[in-house]
Amino acid sequence: MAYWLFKSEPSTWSWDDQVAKGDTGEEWDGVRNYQARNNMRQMEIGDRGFFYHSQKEKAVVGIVEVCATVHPDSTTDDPRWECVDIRAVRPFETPVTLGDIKEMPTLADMVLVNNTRLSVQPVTEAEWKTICEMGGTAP
DNA sequence: GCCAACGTTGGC
DNA sequence: GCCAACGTTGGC
Repeated sequence: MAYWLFKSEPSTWSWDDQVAKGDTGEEWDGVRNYQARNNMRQMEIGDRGFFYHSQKEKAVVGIVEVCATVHPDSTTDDPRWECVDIRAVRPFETPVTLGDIKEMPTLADMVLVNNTRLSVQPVTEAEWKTICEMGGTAP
């Protein structure tokens, strides 16, 4: 199983919006970046991901799960763009902020820190465990 | 609100 | 195929 990070502006699509979709989940549409799309192409059912709020909040706020593998993005007719579906699993007890992450030497190589603009990122197992611990939730 | 980083587009 | 111009993202 692989781990990922999904970034969203809360004003566009927030953790609460995601939770409201329940176990059915929702497609992670609107991605118009090849690297992000390529990451989604590699996802499998059951892969876990962090849900990150960008901009004002800048924090990982919960855990999601991939519930549908890659398919065409329904928000465009352009066949280049595809997306997966994800559903909320559980919120973090304590959101883990970007500042918290930057203070951790073991997280210095995270994509989140070094490629701030990539909206769908891979996360290593070590990073996953560390951030879950910081967020007060089981991995 | 500003600016740096980065990706994409389009002219040559 | 290169590169300049432009637009967007996201941290500060």
